[in-house]
Amino acid sequence: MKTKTAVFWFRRDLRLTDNCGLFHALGDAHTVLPIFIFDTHILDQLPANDARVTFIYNQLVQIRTLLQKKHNSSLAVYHGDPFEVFTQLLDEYEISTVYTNHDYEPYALTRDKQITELLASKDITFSSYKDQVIFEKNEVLKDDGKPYVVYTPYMKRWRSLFNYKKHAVSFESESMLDNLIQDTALPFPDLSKIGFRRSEIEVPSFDISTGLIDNYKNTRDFPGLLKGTSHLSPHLRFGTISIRQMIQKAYAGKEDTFLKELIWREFFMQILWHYPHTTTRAFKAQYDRIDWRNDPEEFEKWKNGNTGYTMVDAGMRELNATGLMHNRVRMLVASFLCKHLLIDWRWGEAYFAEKLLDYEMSSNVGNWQWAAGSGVDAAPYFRIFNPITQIDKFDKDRSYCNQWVPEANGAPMTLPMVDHKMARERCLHAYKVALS
DNA sequence: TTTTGAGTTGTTCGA
DNA sequence: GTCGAACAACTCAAA
Repeated sequence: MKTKTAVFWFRRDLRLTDNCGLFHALGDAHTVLPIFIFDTHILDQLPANDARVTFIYNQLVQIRTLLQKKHNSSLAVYHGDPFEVFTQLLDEYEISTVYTNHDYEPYALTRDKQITELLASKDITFSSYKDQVIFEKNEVLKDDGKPYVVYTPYMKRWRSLFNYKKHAVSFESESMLDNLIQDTALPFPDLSKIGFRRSEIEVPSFDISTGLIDNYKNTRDFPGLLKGTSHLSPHLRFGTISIRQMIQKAYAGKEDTFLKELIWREFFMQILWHYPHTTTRAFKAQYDRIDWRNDPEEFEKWKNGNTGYTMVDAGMRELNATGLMHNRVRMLVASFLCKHLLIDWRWGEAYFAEKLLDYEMSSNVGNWQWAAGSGVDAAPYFRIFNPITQIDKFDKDRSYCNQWVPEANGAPMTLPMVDHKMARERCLHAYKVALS
């Protein structure tokens, strides 16, 4: 006889505490089967040593170990097309309801629609919850009901709507985990079975101590500082921490710069929701008229950190070595690619998507369009970062440059691939032509 | 409908 | 070295 159970589907919410969908599943159902699916539609696009797959895998191992030790349960992990996995699950179990948390990216929306229809054909409900943001989709709108496309008024409205008690509520599920299915031997393929091997790149742990938040405004712009930023982004990406708890901490701080960064994340998420075409097209349509040079050899130099501009190269080498790049330097390398080299922001966006541990479609697309000048609330086209003076402003002691480009010996340039003044004027011209 | 104020992160030039 | 203006008007949000 089939086992009767509800299902909780982990996706980008890889934690057992303060997990909204999991909390509801455990509260509603007597038996819950927790599952994760390594989705071949996503995995087949990735290299065999992708650091994000390694991170997810490690996190799943941790969750399984805890469930086995403390709750006489486990985690079922599958590898395949989610539609086929669910078809198989429907054979094996008598499923009452499938619980999960919302995922707003275009592919996820299509996938979830398919699964919803499959389940509906068996009279099974797909119950999805808001978990990865405080405000989603249409929750922060202008008085006329339309979405904000300028950050500052969005942020003000966000803050006016935020209710500490209501939105920073904790979904306490730990004590309810005994409602998980009593089976310690659920399927759990090893990494090689799903076609991957361990990456040497690891996700760093995060720090949002009071000191970090209180000093964030003064420390966040200096990539050479060991503890100037939080390293929160990969954890927010995969849900290994809860946004509600992070917002609580941000509100407890003396200074709101950190909170504002978390609001930027939600700003770009609602932009992607309302304007999904911006993944491939400029938000400001006239910017798609720019005659990009798109030189493949120059693109290679940029990717490999061989532009001859020390800070640009430091950033790209940091990305290639660690899967992360300091935010200040992300702006610089993005400006350099789009403006100095006149290479399409989509190329840069794609490379970041391949490399970044914290890759988030909404933030990546939003910030690349910001750098290119084509996005919502973007940098004006004539704002072209100077890759030399950025060092004097933000890496005066050269600690960052020296770490990644030691052969420069602190010099702002080695063998620059392009002359700054010439590139700047070339860019201004190309943008003026496109926008006239 | 009209008006008004404001808009993430910079650079260059000339006094 | 320091400072203000120019860069380019334009769009958005709110009253």
